[in-house]
Amino acid sequence: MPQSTPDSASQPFQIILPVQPTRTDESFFKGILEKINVELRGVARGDTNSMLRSRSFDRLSNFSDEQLVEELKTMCPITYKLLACMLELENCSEKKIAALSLIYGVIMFKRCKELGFIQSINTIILSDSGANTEVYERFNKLGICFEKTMKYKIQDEIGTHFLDKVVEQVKAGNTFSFVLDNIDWEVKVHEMRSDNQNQSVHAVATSLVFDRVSCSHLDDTEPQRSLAETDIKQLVELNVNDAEQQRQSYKMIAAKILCEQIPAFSFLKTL
DNA sequence: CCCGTCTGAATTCAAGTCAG
DNA sequence: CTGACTTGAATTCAGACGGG
Repeated sequence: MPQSTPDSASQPFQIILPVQPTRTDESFFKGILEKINVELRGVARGDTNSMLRSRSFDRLSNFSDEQLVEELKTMCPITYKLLACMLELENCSEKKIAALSLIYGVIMFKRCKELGFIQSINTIILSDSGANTEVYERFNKLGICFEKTMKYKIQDEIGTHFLDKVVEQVKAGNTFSFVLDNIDWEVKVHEMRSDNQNQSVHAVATSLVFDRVSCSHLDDTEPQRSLAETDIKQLVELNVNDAEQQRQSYKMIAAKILCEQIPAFSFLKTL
């Protein structure tokens, strides 16, 4: 039993070691800590291509905890062994790999702010779930996510990625439609002054939809005939098989609606 | 190896807006 | 009037780098 010191009452969380460490143990432990420090500093260096440094869309969308733990294992073998031992990783489960990945991410983020990959992912998860400012603040203090203001920056970066995709598609010769959807409204002030006027506000959502089937060869100079006079069957050139297949599809849709909307038919659902 | 400076990114702060 | 939110500017931080 370790002897209690006079001020032990003021240290409620005093660590009680079963065996008092010898001077050799301490110097050995100091050596391990120094090695861990060197390993982690190595990851933080700019020329080390750590996964944690990147925040590209591809990295974010293809992220896996296994890959990150593999990086830890390769770049920081001693740190990995220590953390794996603490987590009892030999009983390897998916949840433990994810936990180790998070721990590694938090440690590196606290050492170097540029290594915020895990925090980017968590910030987006919080954004998707509609977390409020307080949630961001509390998790940010734990090193789990960024401050809330960063979510806009990350979303902008993700948006830029889609612009790159558009450039790729256009270069490949694909055509697209530019879709605009707008909403207009008036914002009226309580007291109108020269510097406080009513506002007419217009918000527009935009998107590009690429054509799966090219229609650039079709004539679009003028309508070929009016819709009222058009024979749809002749236009789409339905053969007997197509017409029969279409009839079957309509029957299935009608049956589904009947089962859903009329309770008396619900017993037919399982048929 | 130490120290000062640079750099890039995150965080904090302050001002303004808005809804309840 | 208050609290939550947004936004841009200022500040902070830690590693990189170069000179002595």
